Amino acid sequence: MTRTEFSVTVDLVLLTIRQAALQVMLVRRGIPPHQDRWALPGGFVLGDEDLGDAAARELREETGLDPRDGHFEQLATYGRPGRDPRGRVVTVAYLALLPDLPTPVAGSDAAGAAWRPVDEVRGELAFDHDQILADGVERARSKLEYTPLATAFCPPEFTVADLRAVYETVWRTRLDPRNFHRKVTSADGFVESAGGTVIRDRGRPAQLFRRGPATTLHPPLLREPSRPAE
Amino acid sequence: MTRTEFSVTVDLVLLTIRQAALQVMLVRRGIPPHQDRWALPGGFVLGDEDLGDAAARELREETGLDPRDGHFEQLATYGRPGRDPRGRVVTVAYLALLPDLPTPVAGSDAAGAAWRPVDEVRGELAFDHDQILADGVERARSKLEYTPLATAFCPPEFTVADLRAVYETVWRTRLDPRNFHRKVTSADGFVESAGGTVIRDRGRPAQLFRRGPATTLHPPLLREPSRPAE
DNA sequence: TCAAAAGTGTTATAGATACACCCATGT
DNA sequence: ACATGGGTGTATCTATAACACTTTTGA
Repeated sequence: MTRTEFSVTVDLVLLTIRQAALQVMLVRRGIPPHQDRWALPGGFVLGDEDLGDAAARELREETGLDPRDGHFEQLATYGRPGRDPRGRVVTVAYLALLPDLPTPVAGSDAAGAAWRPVDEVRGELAFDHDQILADGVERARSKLEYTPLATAFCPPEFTVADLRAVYETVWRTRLDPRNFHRKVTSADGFVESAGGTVIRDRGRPAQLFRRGPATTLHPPLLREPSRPAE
Repeated sequence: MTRTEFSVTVDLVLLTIRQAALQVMLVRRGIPPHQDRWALPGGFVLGDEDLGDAAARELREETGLDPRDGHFEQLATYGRPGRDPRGRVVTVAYLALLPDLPTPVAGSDAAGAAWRPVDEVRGELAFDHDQILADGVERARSKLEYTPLATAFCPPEFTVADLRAVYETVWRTRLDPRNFHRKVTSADGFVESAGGTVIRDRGRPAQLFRRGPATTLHPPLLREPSRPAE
């Protein structure tokens, strides 16, 4: 029985919404392989570390954030021979959905870290990171349908319009503000009132909400609406 | 930067429905660690093998089946330090949903391979395989809601009642045969007529169907029904 | 006063639920 | 004849889509 030795890394798909666009955190690689190309942040798993702990450590190093500031889950694992020229490297990708940070990227050890719109980096990434990013974006898109994770993109207190902007940005659609409002506020445990109101630009003040205790949405919010009969 | 060396394995959660129960393929371990305990089938990833290829190879070795005979997908990756006493072993788990094989397990190299009801093996498995199995079962349960994968548990031609039995077994519920029939036959691309009919036990002959081209179900079939007002 | 965003009300339609009822077979 | 499972029809209810309309602010 052949027991090949592998290196194991974690790579992070960190998604946020900035400037009305879905953006991903990338780092510019300072060393070969793929020197000077953009890549997902990541690193080797240490000797006594669980995979999720290694990913959480990388998240902290890159952004100063804790996994529980947003949403954090394992995405998938990639191990094609040849995906890394240094040898046999398997990477476990994690997906995080994060609020747009008011604080600058504090403890980042990667000077070249930057948020980039996901639509602008397609095809540009090192290793197989284009595929990993695409998988992460698709996971995020579909999770918005069945879970209240859209709130992970929002700060602790947010308006219904903020939440709608998340859906519209991630799904690249327009949603009816009036029906969306009703749906969100009536779905059990999706959001709960935070009490205050806020005026964003013009118009009537909007109520503030916090994320509710629900972990799944019943009924779901579907991307492809049940269209009228053809 | 510490670059710990890992071994990488694939483990398979092979699910099928036999004797009206959701069953999982297990092997009795012939060697330490965990000698004589039941475990998920699996093995080491070879030097020039992709992860999915390694899992497909194990599937073939255990059951003689090809991944496309049912449904096959990556489940999750487990790498807790200490999960394997032999050292640092990361395992990439794959989930397969398979029809009940009329053929005996042909080329199996594990003499102790057997189908076991998932409800009877909880807490009995080696390594962290109880967790992996639980994750696989939950993935299967939720995928039945939004995808037509229930057909993966069925032979190439099946009746609506066969398909309903899949849902009832996996979800541990009863579904109304009449409403289920309508739903399945009207959902676009879920099943298509295979032309023939078959008499199972008593009663009117049932039409035969094949799996249709759909990859997602719109609208979904939900486990938790929208209940009447309380 | 007006534009703009927040939020409510209303109607029409699709989907789900419950269940009465008919169909086609074996015994 | 009748038991059994297959399958259709239909009333009731819930959820969604579309959109008219009111509320509350800034300019």
